Amino acid sequence: MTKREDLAQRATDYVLEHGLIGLSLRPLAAALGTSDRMLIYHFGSKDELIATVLATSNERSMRIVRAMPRSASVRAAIVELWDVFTSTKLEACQRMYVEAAALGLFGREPYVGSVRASNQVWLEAITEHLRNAGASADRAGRLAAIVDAAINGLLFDRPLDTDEAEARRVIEDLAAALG
Amino acid sequence: MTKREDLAQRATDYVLEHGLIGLSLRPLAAALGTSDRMLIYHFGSKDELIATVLATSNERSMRIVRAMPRSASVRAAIVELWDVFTSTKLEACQRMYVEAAALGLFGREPYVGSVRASNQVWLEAITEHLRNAGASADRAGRLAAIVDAAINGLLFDRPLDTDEAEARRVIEDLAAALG
DNA sequence: CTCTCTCTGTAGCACTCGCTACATGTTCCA
DNA sequence: TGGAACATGTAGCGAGTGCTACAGAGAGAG
Repeated sequence: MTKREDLAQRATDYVLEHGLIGLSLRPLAAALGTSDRMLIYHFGSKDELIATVLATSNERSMRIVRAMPRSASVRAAIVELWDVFTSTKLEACQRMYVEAAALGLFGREPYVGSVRASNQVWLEAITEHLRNAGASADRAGRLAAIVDAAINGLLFDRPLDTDEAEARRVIEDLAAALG
Repeated sequence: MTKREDLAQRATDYVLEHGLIGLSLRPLAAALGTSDRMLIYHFGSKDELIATVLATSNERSMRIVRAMPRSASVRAAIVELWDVFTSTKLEACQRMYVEAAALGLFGREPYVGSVRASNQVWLEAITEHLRNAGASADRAGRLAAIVDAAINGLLFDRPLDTDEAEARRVIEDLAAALG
């Protein structure tokens, strides 16, 4: 593993823990046992570093989603997708995705590009999982759009809500209506 | 109208246009024809100014949602909520809400408090609108949670998606499944 | 007229930011 | 053994941050 790849992995860990908005090179570098000087040297600029971190986080997410076992029904698939997205590992990635999307709201790169790429890959992964659960190709695509939106919306407010169980109930309601 | 209220209204306009993340007092003050010095004088601190701006934006949103005419059915109500949320005025408020939520992801005030307050008021407004469209009290609450999540999720990715019509199709699908 | 209270402009503090210039290792190949 | 290429530490630049100290302007009250 090159030095750059190693730094990218560990930088991703750091950002997942400390957040993307307001990320600063010096504290990041200190946590990684190096200097801002070296981060710029290896990545060229802060923006390239961030693009790398976002891509790394997305790869991790996708690996987990693709490793999900098949669900017995569409209804079960939706709830199980929720459970995976709210698992400890994916939750942090989702949180960072929210930050990236917010940073990209006004068109700023590298956020817009990264988020767009993530969107597409996620939607495909969800579609695939629903197809594996028995949905037809057309239906899987339409359902995936709804499920993706609902999960995103719920995850979005999750860190602020007091009642964590309620979100799951909402997803169960949705799964019942769609399944 | 006090000077402070006037500044709050115009500051809200500015933030809605230019974004919340990375907001800086000096450019804001210049656009308002005053100085950072005076903003601190009137609001006490940047955080209090932001809290005021978020509250102002939320009031505007709520005024619009509460002014919606009754919908003929639950199915129509869901689609009409979407149309209002994607109208020009509300879209900017939603965008700012996304930024505030992202800034609050790690517990920072005043974002967490403001977003929590917004959440609650919105959910009530959506519930009310669904009740007015004929849903029973219990059902309206459950539907509102789903609709709120789906709308939030879709709005979230909206600035990045190329196909604007697709989001509406997703909402129509959802409305058909729930209505 | 003077005193007080609200408001505002000027200047600046102490700090952080991404990034760079320059010099110095360190390594590996010819 | 020499030289090129890669790697790293030190110091600092120029710009921007929220916020403050200080002085003064203006108005209303006695």
